Amino acid sequence: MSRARDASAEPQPKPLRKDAERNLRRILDAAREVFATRGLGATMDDVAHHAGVGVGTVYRRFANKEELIDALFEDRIAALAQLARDGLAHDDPWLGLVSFMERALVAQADDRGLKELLFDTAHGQQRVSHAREQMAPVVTELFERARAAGCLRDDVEGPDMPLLQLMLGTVVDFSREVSPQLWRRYLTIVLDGLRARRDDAAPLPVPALDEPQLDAAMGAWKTSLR
Amino acid sequence: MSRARDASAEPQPKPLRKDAERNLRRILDAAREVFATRGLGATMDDVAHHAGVGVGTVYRRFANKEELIDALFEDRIAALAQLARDGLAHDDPWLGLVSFMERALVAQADDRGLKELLFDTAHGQQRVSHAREQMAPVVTELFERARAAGCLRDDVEGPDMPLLQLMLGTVVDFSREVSPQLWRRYLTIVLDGLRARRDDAAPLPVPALDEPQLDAAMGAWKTSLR
DNA sequence: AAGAAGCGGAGGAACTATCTCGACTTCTCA
DNA sequence: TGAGAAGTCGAGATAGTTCCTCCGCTTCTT
Repeated sequence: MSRARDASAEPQPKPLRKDAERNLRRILDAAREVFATRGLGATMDDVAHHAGVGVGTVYRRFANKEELIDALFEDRIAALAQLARDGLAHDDPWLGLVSFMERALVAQADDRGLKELLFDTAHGQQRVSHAREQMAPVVTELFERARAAGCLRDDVEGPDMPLLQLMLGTVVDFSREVSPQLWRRYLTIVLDGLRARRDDAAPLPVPALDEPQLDAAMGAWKTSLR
Repeated sequence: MSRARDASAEPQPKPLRKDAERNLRRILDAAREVFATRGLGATMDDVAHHAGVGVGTVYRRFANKEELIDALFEDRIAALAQLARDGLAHDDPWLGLVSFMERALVAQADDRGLKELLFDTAHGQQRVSHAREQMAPVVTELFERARAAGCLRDDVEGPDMPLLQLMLGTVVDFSREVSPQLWRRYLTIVLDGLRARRDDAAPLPVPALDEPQLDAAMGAWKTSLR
């Protein structure tokens, strides 16, 4: 959205020099990886070092950190809206809802930066809220379909979805280092709570943390905060 | 635990001067309020200013921020363990469990600092983990009782409790400014998910956020992070 | 081989928060 | 009442961050 030349810019004003092209690719790859694993708090120096270039080189392509983040996450955020539409394409309304929630959480689990972008709001609000606007009616429809099929409790609404994702996303972050699939356990519980009714509960899909794991997760959690 | 004279020290080595006594009380009151509303990230200058004293005065009583926090939250944390025991005292095993979870969340809702102390681990780990050790067997017993009564699904375990509190605590924080009781909505969902089985779901106790509230909450959330 | 484009990375600039220090004020007690 | 102990204040020393700039040097293109 400004003077940085995007990797996929249409009306390229000038082709990059060969070495610059290669470095740009390295920077984007490194940034993707660094933001995914360490979150958006990762510094520009981290990204540059990881890419094997100097910070100055990063700033030659991206005027500031925002711009880099924007370039990286534009498509990822759009992909989330697509997940919701995919859910609607499911024949089974309940499974459509479940698969959306699950895949959205997988996306958060795979990419700490994405999770922060969605909920921390310090970065890229407009892109996110744009995606949210797109998603809202689709999510409402997902809920309506499931309710009409008698699967979903009466009073769950579209705006519950962000809160449910936030809750479960917290588990994703908390247990990332110790039991990366733990969120599935709590997703199962929450989904059972969203159902209209049910008989005996199916077994939970992932074991609970044991005490040492809990301690370890508490430790890792702390450091990840700032 | 060091050179600060605690407000409730038994073997008082020397009585405080009248004005110092009054200032100490002001400091403790101010700190309680500031940490409760703004979280542990509040600065010592915030506390001092709120108490109407200089920072130096705060540092005369408490060698550092940790010590002040420790002095403030010792009893609060102990009170949480008591909540769990209270739950066991309930005749109805299910209601005992519910009341513990609910009251622990009320405590988090009333005091941002307490919530951060419990889960952020940057401060006062030993006190917290001490309380956790005390609580663990009681929580396990709460679960066992409820399961034996046929209320609770089979495979929920003691170490699930911290994660459930963390999930719901996130909702507490997120919606604090906009709908302070919203967590009760998601607690209801989670509790229904924890049940062994159920028929039609009871109506949810608090309305979902509407779009403007959601936006407002996202905004407040962001600023509260750093 | 000239000149344009690009590169590196030390360090400037701007925060932010904790904690210190020493000149000044207030209290206590004989 | 007045001497000296205790307490107060808050500017600023200190330390830790991170973003971003700048310019001498290198590499590419033509």
